[in-house]
Amino acid sequence: MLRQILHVDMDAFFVSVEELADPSLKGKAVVVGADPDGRGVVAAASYEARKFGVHSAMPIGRAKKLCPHAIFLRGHHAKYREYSQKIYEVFQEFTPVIEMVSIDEAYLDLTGSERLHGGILSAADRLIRTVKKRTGLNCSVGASTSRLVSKIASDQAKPHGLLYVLPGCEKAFLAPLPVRRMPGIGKVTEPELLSLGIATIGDLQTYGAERLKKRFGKYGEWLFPKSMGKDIEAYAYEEEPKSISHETTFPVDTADGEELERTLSYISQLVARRLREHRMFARTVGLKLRNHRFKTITRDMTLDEPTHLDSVIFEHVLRMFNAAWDGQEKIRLIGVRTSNLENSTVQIGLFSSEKHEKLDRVLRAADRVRGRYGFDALQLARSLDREKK
DNA sequence: TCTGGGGTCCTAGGACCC
DNA sequence: TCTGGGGTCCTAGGACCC
Repeated sequence: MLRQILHVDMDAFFVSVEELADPSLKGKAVVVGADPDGRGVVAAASYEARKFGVHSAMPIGRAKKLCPHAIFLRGHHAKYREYSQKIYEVFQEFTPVIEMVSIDEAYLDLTGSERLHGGILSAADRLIRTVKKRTGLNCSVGASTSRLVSKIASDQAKPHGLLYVLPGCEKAFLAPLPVRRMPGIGKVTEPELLSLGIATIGDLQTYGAERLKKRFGKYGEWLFPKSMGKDIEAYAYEEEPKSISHETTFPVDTADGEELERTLSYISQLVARRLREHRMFARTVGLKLRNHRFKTITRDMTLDEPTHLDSVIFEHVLRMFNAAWDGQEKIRLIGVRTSNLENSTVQIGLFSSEKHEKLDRVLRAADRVRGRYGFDALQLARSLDREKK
């Protein structure tokens, strides 16, 4: 049976939500993102702002130069999540097979729902109208037999459009598009392909599976069927995370050892708490540093015993930090990553010592306090780390 | 222009084991 | 004395996505 896949993508999502709260923003250049005088990036730009070349992920300072008259907003993420939930509820009226890929984007599998919806095209049309009616927001939809083709189609349909690629027409639909439109081809691979004379997805199709594989290995093997519009990627079930991390960029680069250590301690606590929320333990703990020249290094350490304890994570991360940092270099970003995660059910009762078990209870109590009063309501004293040793 | 933060997946070399 | 091949795990770095 042919699959029937919709890809739904909200139009300028963050900006549109802001416009609902303040209709005077409509039709204006609006940029949601970091402080325009700081060192962040653009999260979303209105279509008016895009006319000036502003786009998401662009350094915010550059956006301000390109479009100085734009209205810069920091945004309201809790509100975006609320709207995302509303949209999800609309999707549920169409199919139970929904994969939210991000806050404003989803795949819906309507395979076999012909009788229910009277065809994918009318279902997609009704979906767009329902989302608009319930939330006031516009979305664009791509419809086809594959996730990849639907994704590219929704992109082509923007804004507020619907594009249906007929079964059998996938290859021809993709052929004229530049390779950069293909998800998975980024700013590094694009020039590499261009140097081979591959500019469009059609060029990828004619270049052939063999040569792509020879040149790009496993990636090439993946690329070819994609270029033909034949992706058979299945619905991705909610899975447990494979890593949990947190990182922060300082407002100004710093070589202040105490500040760096304090930040590391704080981030370790955030990460550890999220591990506990997921009821997971990490076997590998990592450090990330980025210096003032934007050079990034990472360090990893695998523990004998998985952990979700603030102190254990901090202790190892600090050790790696002291080995990696010369005490001079100005640091731009610092981060903590945990990976090699294991489910806590495996771990219950496996604490190596009573001390750990006691610490675990203390931390769970701390998490409850934080749940009520916010994370910063409670900072674990560094002395706790020292006592443990 | 001066580059966030949260992720996933892949590669490649070295250690170690059989 | 010099040298296999396969497999797994660990670490570092990088491309890419939203």
